[in-house]
Amino acid sequence: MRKLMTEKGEPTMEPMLHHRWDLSEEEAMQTQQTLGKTVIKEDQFTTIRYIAGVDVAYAKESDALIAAIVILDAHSLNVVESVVVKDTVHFPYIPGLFSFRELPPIIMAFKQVTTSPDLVVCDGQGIAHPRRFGLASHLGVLFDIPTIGCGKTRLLGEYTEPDQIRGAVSPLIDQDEVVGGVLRTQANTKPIYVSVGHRISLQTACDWIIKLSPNYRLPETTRLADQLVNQTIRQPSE
DNA sequence: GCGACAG
DNA sequence: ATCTTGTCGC
Repeated sequence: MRKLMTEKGEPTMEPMLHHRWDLSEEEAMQTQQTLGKTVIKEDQFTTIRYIAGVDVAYAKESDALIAAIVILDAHSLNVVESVVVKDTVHFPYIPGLFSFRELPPIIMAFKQVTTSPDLVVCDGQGIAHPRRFGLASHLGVLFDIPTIGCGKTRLLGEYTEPDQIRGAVSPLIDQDEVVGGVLRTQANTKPIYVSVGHRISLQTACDWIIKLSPNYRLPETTRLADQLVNQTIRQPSE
């Protein structure tokens, strides 16, 4: 007989693929070009029971990066697990090479997670990227897991403003290619930029983001992870 | 050369 | 992303 649930204290999330992180800008770009060829832009999963939300913030006071992962039950959206870790900065922020700065702490945090998510919603772009390999795609390929790129602002691409109603979406285009969707998660609020991370289609990605954003502009995954990261940086001062 | 530029 | 005050829009 086997257990139905993962037992606490038994980490299960490990990258399937590894590569160095102390790279030069040129090497980092080369890595993106190589790994970018392995991104899958179609649905490739069965049941999605748990969804992970990931967010990283820079704590100026300690010059460190704080990464938080929140695991939600895909049906109820209740939090089932959450993890926070602190790490040093290994790479500067360079538009287009964002993942080389934020993935190290994120990978470190995933090693503490005991509930394996079936989908990860990232705070950053997927293939809506110069080399079609943004943070969401990078994370998806390394862990070989479905991921969605969800940015609050645009990295690249042109589009026409989607209608002001919840669910409206317009294609995000770069070099005559649809690289994502500009999605209105809440009526009369700024849209968010959704793109394929790995092993999911743009349509399915948008459907999930809408389901995850019943009351706010940002999906609950991102909102909760962001909240956790901020309460960690802002230690109790009362 | 100039502007743009996920977090 | 972080740091900040006033200001604009619904």
